[in-house]
Amino acid sequence: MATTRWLDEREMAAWTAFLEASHRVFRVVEQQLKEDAGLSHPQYEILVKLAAAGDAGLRMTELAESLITSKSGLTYQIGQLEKRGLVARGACPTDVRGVMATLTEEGTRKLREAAPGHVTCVRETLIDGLDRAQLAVLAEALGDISARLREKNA
Amino acid sequence: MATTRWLDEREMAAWTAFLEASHRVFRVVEQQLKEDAGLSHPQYEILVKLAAAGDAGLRMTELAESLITSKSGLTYQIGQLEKRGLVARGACPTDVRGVMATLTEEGTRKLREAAPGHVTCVRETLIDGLDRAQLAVLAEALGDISARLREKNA
DNA sequence: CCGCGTTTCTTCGAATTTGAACAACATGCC
DNA sequence: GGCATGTTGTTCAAATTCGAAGAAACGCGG
Repeated sequence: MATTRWLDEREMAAWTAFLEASHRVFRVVEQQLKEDAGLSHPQYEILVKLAAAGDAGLRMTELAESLITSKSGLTYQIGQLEKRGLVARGACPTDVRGVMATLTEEGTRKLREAAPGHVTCVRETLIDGLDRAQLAVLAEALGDISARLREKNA
Repeated sequence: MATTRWLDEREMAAWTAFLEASHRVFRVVEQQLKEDAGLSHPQYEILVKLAAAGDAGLRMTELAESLITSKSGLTYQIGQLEKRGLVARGACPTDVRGVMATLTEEGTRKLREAAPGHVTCVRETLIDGLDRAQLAVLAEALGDISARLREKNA
């Protein structure tokens, strides 16, 4: 293998900033959700995705991919949310093996209850600390990175 | 509480991009390290921090804060790395309670062995997908965010 | 020099995550 | 139709994470 192209100062700064910001932001968000709504961030994200999916809900595999988590991990979390009555499992119309996860009434209520605090936290932690230009670059740059990885592992 | 300031399209795009990119990048990096070096990303980061700290090593608490992880979590990981001979625990000269974690010879070797693959992965996954300007903005914006959170939770 | 509030690290139990193995089913191709 | 191959969701064991609780030691104010 050719000699490694190490990161120069600029690149290293970007990587470590990305690393640290991710860790810190997620930690804060996790904390806020747990305290104010009794939800973990993964659980909150499940509710959001299901809410966006409407009454039909989403198949387990779709949901897992969309959340960038393992299928077994999702099975576990859906189980937890189902126990709490926030999510329901249903049959898939087009595939007997399929499982449709849907938001219950109470799940919808829970999400509505949790959303304001979460959004405020995201604002305070990340969004409001950036100006318009930074926000735009962040969205585009990281959006591209995401899209690339999404396709690569498709 | 006042009405929630929801995220507009631009802000939402930035947040979701940040979310997705973080998840995906970390997943890829984790995978690469595990396969090529038998290390988890947290473990690799420990080795890096200890290497940077030199022969004196670092105290557990310092290391934990620097890694943005819990003290108990660090105790566990240091235990794992110690078992494998990559890290050693030593007494702290200025505080009997203190524990200094240091890199062993073999830990240094392991890090040198793992670094090229890791850096290449970081490049392919994130750095090389960004241009100079994006890199600069990312470093500055996320650096500021990190610094703010670092002080807030000091 | 002593006591009391802090700090340091570890231990413990509970919750979560992952990949591998599995059983049931779908799909394409002959 | 019938088979080979790929998917789907779950279960399982193992690894990891966290916070609370605890034992020991620090250090400051009296």
